[in-house]
Amino acid sequence: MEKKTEDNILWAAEQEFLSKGFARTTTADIAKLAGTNHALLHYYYRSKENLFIKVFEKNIQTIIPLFCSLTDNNLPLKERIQNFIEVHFDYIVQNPRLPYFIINEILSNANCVQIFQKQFQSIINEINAKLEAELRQEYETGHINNITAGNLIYEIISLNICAFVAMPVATQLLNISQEEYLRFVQQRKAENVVTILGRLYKK
Amino acid sequence: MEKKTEDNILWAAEQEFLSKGFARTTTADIAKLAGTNHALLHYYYRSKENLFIKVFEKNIQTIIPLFCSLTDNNLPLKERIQNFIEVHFDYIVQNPRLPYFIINEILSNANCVQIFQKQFQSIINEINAKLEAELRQEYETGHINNITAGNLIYEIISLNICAFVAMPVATQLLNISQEEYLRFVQQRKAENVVTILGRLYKK
DNA sequence: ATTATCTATAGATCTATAGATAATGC
DNA sequence: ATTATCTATAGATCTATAGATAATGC
Repeated sequence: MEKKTEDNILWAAEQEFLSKGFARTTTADIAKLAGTNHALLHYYYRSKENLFIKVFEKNIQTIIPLFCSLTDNNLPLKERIQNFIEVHFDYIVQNPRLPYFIINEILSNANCVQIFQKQFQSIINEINAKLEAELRQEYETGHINNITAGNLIYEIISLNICAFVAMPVATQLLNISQEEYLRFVQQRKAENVVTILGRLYKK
Repeated sequence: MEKKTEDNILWAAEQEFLSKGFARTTTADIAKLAGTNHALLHYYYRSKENLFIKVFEKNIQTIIPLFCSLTDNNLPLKERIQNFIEVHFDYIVQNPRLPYFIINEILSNANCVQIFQKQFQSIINEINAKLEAELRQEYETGHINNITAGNLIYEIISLNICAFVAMPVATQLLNISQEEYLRFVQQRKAENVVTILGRLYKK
């Protein structure tokens, strides 16, 4: 019922893995943060890898609904894209370590690749096909500039996530304060909308 | 004179650190790839950390000249920006692991932050100030849309590096072949120019 | 009876060095 | 003499488990 210790371990594992990645996290760190005995981690989750996979799967799943809104939504194309940029951006603001975490682990763990594929492949293909058809039609009727769905999604994600993947770098490099950084992040959202819509729509 | 073993170790360390990062690379791996005895790594470089710092510094230094071309160059603004996007892009094509490597290590090693700062801080501040003044003037004379130097540089770097940081992810996810991926990368260069110049210049 | 927790430690892995030996430079 | 290379191993760190003990559920 309570599952207090078990949950604490999972929570602590999430904190540690998300901030340091699999390789640099130790099971002792996790147990310490969970305020529990080291042996209990293995008692409940068998192995470090197993515990990690649980954390990875949980975090991957939360992203899917975001992408669905790109096609499953009654708004007109322009508003729908703007909405996606903003919702995706806000999600990353709430989960700033997630993009780096996913990239990092997919690059270093074959299991993560498979999990990612299994959960994403069909949904991404579907969204891509739908959006591709829509973009082509809008282009042929002269409403937007020519762009593929892949490139459009790519540009949105790039502009949105880089603030959180590379920005800790820039922040430390340029001695930017926490307040300045938050101000920068907030105006990036509007900037990204301007840049992407500017790419799509003739002025 | 020859320094063959010593150089081999440094070369191997660069391969290993760039592809796996500090934490997931072992000194035994490096020695094996260098085709030398494990003990020689410590004989020549004292410690793993020391060897890593050498690799990091070397790779950091090569980036600086790229950024200088953004202001130290006789081309008009538009061509200069286009040139920077293309040169920066090509550089990453030649060194695809570098962006991830730098981000990864800066996020996990305080020494790397300091090295980065020491080498970049003054030059970045100078370039930023110069470009900021130029952009402001161009905006006031009605030649470009309003944008800060920081945002402009940020958007160029984001669009350019994401193809190489996050794309291995997308490649594996979407089952894209090597050829398709290279084709995608090549057209991204022109795409990024279109997107950035579209952001700057009214049509 | 079953589940949860603890202590203690095995066993694997990794960095680093001591100390012996071989190769090279003057 | 100095530099380069090797073997062997110390010592640190980490994952994982065995086995004892305490807490809980029926």
